[in-house]
Amino acid sequence: MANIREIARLAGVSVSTVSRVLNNHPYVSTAKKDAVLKTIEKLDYSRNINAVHLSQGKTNMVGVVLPTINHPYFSALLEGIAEEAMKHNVQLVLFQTDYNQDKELEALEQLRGHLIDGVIFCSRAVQFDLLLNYKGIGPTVLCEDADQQEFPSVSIKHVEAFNLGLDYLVSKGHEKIAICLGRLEGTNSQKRKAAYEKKMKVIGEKFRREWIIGQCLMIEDGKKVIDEYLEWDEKPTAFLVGNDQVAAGMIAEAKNNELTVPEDFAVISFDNHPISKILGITTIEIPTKQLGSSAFMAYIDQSKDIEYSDKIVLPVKLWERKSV
Amino acid sequence: MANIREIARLAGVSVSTVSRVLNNHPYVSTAKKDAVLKTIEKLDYSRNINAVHLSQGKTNMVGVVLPTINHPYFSALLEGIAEEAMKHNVQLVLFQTDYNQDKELEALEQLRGHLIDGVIFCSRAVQFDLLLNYKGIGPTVLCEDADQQEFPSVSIKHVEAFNLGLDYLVSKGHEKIAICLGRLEGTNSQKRKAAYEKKMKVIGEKFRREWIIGQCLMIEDGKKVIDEYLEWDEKPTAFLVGNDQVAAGMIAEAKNNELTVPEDFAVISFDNHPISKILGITTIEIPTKQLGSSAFMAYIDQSKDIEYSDKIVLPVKLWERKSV
DNA sequence: CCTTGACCTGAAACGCGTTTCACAAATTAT
DNA sequence: ATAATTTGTGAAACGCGTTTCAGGTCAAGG
Repeated sequence: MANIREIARLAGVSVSTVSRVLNNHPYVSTAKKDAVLKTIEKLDYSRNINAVHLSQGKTNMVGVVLPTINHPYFSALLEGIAEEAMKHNVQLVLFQTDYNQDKELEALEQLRGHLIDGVIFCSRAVQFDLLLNYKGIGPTVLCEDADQQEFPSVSIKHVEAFNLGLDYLVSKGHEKIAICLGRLEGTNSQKRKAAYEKKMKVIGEKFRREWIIGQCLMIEDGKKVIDEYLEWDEKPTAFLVGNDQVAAGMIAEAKNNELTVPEDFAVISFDNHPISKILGITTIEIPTKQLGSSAFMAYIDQSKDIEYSDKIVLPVKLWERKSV
Repeated sequence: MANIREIARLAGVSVSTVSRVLNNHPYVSTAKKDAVLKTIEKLDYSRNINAVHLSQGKTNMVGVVLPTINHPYFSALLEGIAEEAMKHNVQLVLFQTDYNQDKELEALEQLRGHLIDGVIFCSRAVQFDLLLNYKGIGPTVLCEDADQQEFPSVSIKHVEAFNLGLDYLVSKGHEKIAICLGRLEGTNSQKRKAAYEKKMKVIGEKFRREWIIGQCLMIEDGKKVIDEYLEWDEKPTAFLVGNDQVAAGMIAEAKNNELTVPEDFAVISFDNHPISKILGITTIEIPTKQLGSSAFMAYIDQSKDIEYSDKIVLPVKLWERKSV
């Protein structure tokens, strides 16, 4: 395929002039500009983007690290990022990691290698110290309720939101409360667990470790929760559930077992994704898509000023429906 | 940042040798290899991937074109692609187009520009002729029930699947059938419409244009369907719905209007995504994730042999549940 | 002792667009 | 009319890793 030098030769100009035409620089006479354009047309020329990237030292691409795409939370987050990226003419490179730490670091390595200009972590399993090694290479944004000031972060206040849910259940007369979390190893889950334990103490209720169910991520996991529930001798009267999907699965599975919500037990979850609305699930809204667009904006801000490191907190909102 | 020449200088070898070490070529003495490795370590060197891309003329990245990420169908498809891509060490670049034709073509332009080695279209709005202009530039895979042989394609047999749904409803005694489709302009919808019209004729039922409802994509659209249904003087006894999400929305909204499924009307949809299972929706399974992985495999096949252009058809399966 | 092939190494060319610098020509300002 | 800009253009350097080619060494085979 033709390159810029050939265009220059055929159009009878220098490569610099061709480059200027390509980039709409001023200071090119219309005569030469036309000649170049005509030649480009004739040879069906198209710029080699890799050469541009190499030359400019940047690619206008950012990496997005997420465990899985096929989950409403992450696909909403990703969509928020993608919409904002599009506005800024930035391309997204996906790193679906399934929480594999090496794959998470892979994104950072690609940042070092100039494949991408920055990285947005939608979630991560890798230790924070390891991230720190890559600080300063390029803008890095974390979608998490961060304790650190090294990287800009975007999230809701997880503990606060969790307490909101707990308090709501308590206000409705529930004291025997079980919780369903995602990855128990995750920092969020740790915080939520602590908040739960504390709250139980405050209301003078026994803290039952068995009432913390982990690995609740998808609709299907709701069945697992009900199975466990059925086994318990002592039953909770309410569940605080990490996300709408699981809550939906629980409610459906409850019905299969002739249990009704909220009569047999109440359910409140997080997200306020469409499914919670149609099933009448009381939920705490997490502005997932905005989280994504804010994350991208934080990336932009940091790319303008590498010192930038804000902690962006978006508000949550309780939607009272019929599951409590 | 250091480059390969500096490493070579400090290690006292040639750049070729450094390159060989970097690429694990044989024929490098251990002494020199160690020296290079040590120097790389010392300078904290990391390869400039853009230079590699430029030099190799390829990037090991493929573009994925889809209208929206935040929809179970597309995120499942994308996940299938992503998993397979990971196995092949290929990175994905996202093109979320919202069915904007220019953005779809943008992906092809990036292919021309060597940003990506190939393109997978999860869905498209752009005319086929326009795609044809880009044929031969690089592997291009279409996820659609294609009539053409120019590009490899991956899909289910849409008309057949649609007829399966129609026949099932008929076999259950339904004749007054309405259908809910996605983008009416899409080729799939056109085919389905034709199949619907034909089937109505076969069973001697009047073809009612009003009973074809378009723009049914998300859960929320289910409400719209029910609103229309309530307006109709003559009511259908069954709906064939383009995807589970809409069916779920319909069933929920039906309940809000004191209608019960399948008593007031039956519903059968497509996808067999988790939501259909928990809501007991009779559905025709589309192996969405496999569609994605097959699409990626077709990309790989075509990248090995540019002449490759198979039409891959995956089977569908009817899941009888309680909505018919 | 000679041939052959495996092993090792470096110089140079290649992929290709951008940008800086120097300089000339045409305007505008003084 | 002269100085100061603005406009227009090209040569050359730059970003950087890969690959080809030619040449050399050394051990095994005949």
